[in-house]
Order: sequence, then C-alpha cells, then structure tokens
Amino acid sequence: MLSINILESWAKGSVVLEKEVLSPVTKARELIESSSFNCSSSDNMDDSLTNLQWLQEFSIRNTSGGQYVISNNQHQSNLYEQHLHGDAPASPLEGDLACICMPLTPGKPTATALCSLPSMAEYGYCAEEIDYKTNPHIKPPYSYATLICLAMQASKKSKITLSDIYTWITDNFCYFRHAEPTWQNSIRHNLSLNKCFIKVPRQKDEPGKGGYWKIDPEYAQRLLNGAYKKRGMPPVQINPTLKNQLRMSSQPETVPETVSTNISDALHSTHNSKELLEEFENINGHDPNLAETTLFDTRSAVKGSKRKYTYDLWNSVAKSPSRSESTLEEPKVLESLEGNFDWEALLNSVMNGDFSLDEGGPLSPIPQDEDLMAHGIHVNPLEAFVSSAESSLLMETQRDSDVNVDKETFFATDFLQNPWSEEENRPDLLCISNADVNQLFDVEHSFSDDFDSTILTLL
DNA sequence: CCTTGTTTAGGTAGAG
DNA sequence: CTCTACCTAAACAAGG
Repeated sequence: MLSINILESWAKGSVVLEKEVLSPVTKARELIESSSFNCSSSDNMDDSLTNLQWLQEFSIRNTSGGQYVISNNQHQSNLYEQHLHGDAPASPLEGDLACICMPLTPGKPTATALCSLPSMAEYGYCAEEIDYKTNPHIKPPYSYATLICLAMQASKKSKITLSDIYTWITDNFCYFRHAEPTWQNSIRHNLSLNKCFIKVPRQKDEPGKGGYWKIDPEYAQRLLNGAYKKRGMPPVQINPTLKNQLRMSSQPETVPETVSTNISDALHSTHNSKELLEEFENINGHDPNLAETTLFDTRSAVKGSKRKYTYDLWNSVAKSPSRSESTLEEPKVLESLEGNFDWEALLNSVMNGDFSLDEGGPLSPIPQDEDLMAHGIHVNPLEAFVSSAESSLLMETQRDSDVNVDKETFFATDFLQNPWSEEENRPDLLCISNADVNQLFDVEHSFSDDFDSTILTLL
C-alpha cells in the first residue's frame, strides 16, 4: 500500500519511495508489453498525450538483473508498420525514440529506441533500434533547453558548468559528437536567452573559466499559477553530414565509436539520458518538449518587424489560460476511454491511491507472482493499469477544477522550485520526486543510500 | 588563442 | 496569416 502514499507524497513534494514494492508493476508492465493489447485508434501522431499505444511499446527491464528486455522484433515491426500506415496512435513518447526501449545495460546511458518514423525509414532506419548514445545519424528529438536541463539534472548538483553540459550531451548523444560544433553555440544561446537559466558566477578562488548555470527558482514561483503549452515532437533529423552516406547504404551503417562514452563521474552517470528524459516526461506529460515548454516556456516578443528573444516565461504564464480553463479544455478523458489514455493519468491514479500495488509491507520481498492489488482486490496487472487509469480519469472529470491540481504543472513547478539541492551531490527533490515510472518500476536502478537519507530529511 | 557569454538576425514548422 | 517554439548562424566582447 505504501507505493500509493509514496507517490502521493511525491506529488506533494515529499517523497517516499520504496525499493521493492514497485516490482509488481514491473511485472505488470512486462505483461502489458507482451500482451496483445491493441489500441486501435485513428488518432494522429500528435495526440500522443492521450494514447496508450506507447505504453505497449515499452520495454521492461528485467528485474532479475543483467540485460534488459528489449522489444521483440516482431513487435517492433508491427509498430513500424502501424506508423508507416498512419493508423498507429502515437504515444506520448512518440518522438522520444529513446524512451521506447530501455537500455541494454543497466546504468549504461543508452537511449535505445525503436525507429518508427517514415523519415527514418527513408534512411534505412526502419524497425531499427536507435541508441542515441551510439548512433551518430539521428539527431535526438530534444530541444537544446531540454538537453541542458537533463545535463543539469544528471549532474545532481545545484549548478553546472558549460563544459559539463557539453560533456554530458556528447557522452549521451552520439549525434553531437559527430556533428559540427555549432550546436554548442546553440547551447550557449539557450543558456543566455532563456531566463530560466541563470548564471552563477564562479568564485574568485575557484579555478577555471566561465561561470555555472542553474535554473532560476523565481520562475518556478511564477509558474505556480501558470499553464504550459504543449508542442508536438520535432521531426527526426538526420545528421546532414551522414545523409548521403546513409542514402548510399540500404542498411544502416554502423559508425564506429570514435569517442569514449564514459560518463564523467562528476555527472553521476547513473542517470542516463533516457532515464532523465523519462523523468521529464513523467513530470510534464511524457513529452520531452513539453518538459521544455513547461520549464522554459519561452516567449519571443515581436517588436515591429523585429523579433526580440526574451524567453520571458512570466509573460507566457501571465497570458496563458488559467489552469482550470486549460483543464476543462483537455479532452483527455474521453479519449482515454476510447482506447487512448494518458500515462500520467495512470500515474495520478496511483497517486490518488486508486492503485494498490503492495499487499505486503514497505520492505516486503518482491513478489514473484504477477498479482496486483486494486482496491484491495487481486487483479490482472494489465487490467489494473487500464482500469486504474480509467477510473482515475473518470474521477478527474468529476473533480472540482480547483481541487483538480494540474499535476503536470505541479510537477514542473515543483521541479523549478526545488531544482537542486544547494548541497553538492545531494540528490535533490527533483531527482527523486520526478523519478519516473520506469525508475519507480526499476528495481535495479534502485535507490541509493543518500536517497534514503534524503527521504528522512524530507520527512 | 580558445572558451565563455551576449546579442542580433533570420529561418522552419506546428497550431490556431 | 499570425503566433509561437525552436533552431542556426554570426558578430562581438571578456577572460583565462
């Protein structure tokens, strides 16, 4: 039962997580993956936030350790076929190819993904898994701001240097190792222009050049009553320098790794890119871009014919519809009952206590069966997921809009309010609280000792 | 000289 | 068509 309260506390900013209780969900997800759960939908790919297809696409980590379970080829082929024919509903992670499959190796920052976009097929990436960590051809579908934020989160530090950002990105995304260094200019541009990023001057006694960067908590406060905008995933971009090469080859060419992929210890590489992205998605509705737009909803003010980049989150928030309004406008509920559903809703259902996972104690052994508890009743894990999500969504419709806190915004706000601990190397609230479902389900990923100490601190 | 940081300018693409 | 989000390029300055 604790997992529910855990997540509820998590939503409130105080996090209580246990290691073992989530394993049944892992099992459940395995079942979901292996099941023939079929979400027939005519939704286009942009309806990703209310879609269950992506859930089916999840690969589940093997709880026994070792290699992660990767989606079987047949499954991938089906997915690809569906995408090609346009009849496959898009997942919240539609463009987030890194989030479809799990790393092959625990703790190894591989963003393995199923390629399922026609543009990728054009270059021979059909039904292939893409590992952003090793694949230099495909540009990760994440904005620079997202990447910066991920790097910051990965650092587990309150501040991070520009070079650390570079390092993290190149360590986790092979594309940028092979790409022209202009992307670094874009990174700097983002840091400077985006008001959510604030520069922390380096102390005089600190060696090195340049300052540190962190997220401005002020904007977290401003975001409290704000809304966010969701934007679809950017198109997959092929490394232009490799396009011709890819065209020449009918098979995706394996480009040898020329750069070591070792992650800086200072960056606490236990957070790989995929996990971080998932965390963001979990916070912000599973859309990495949403993560960005939530956290760094930028606004460019047009002055005459000249655009000035202000990246003014405050203006954006002020002009955004109220939270309740945006909630009322969300058509997620019905869609979810029609076969599309929101992973966040599922998560919320867990938070609301609708979804009981553990019949033992907080530290009870990992159950070896696939049982789940929903409202005290044994249920099929798959059913549990679906029913809990649906019940949650139904409850959502009946809830007063004032009471119905927009958890996406809340999570994002929570993140911005508590981006990082001031204490170096201490797992901050974000890093814990937004531990995504994958991580929650991931026994192996586990929780560090300092995590436990942090929980005690928070309590 | 290189890195870092700021600023300006122009472009693409999706959504309304 | 406009707005918005995001990207790319480039110029420039400052500092190690």
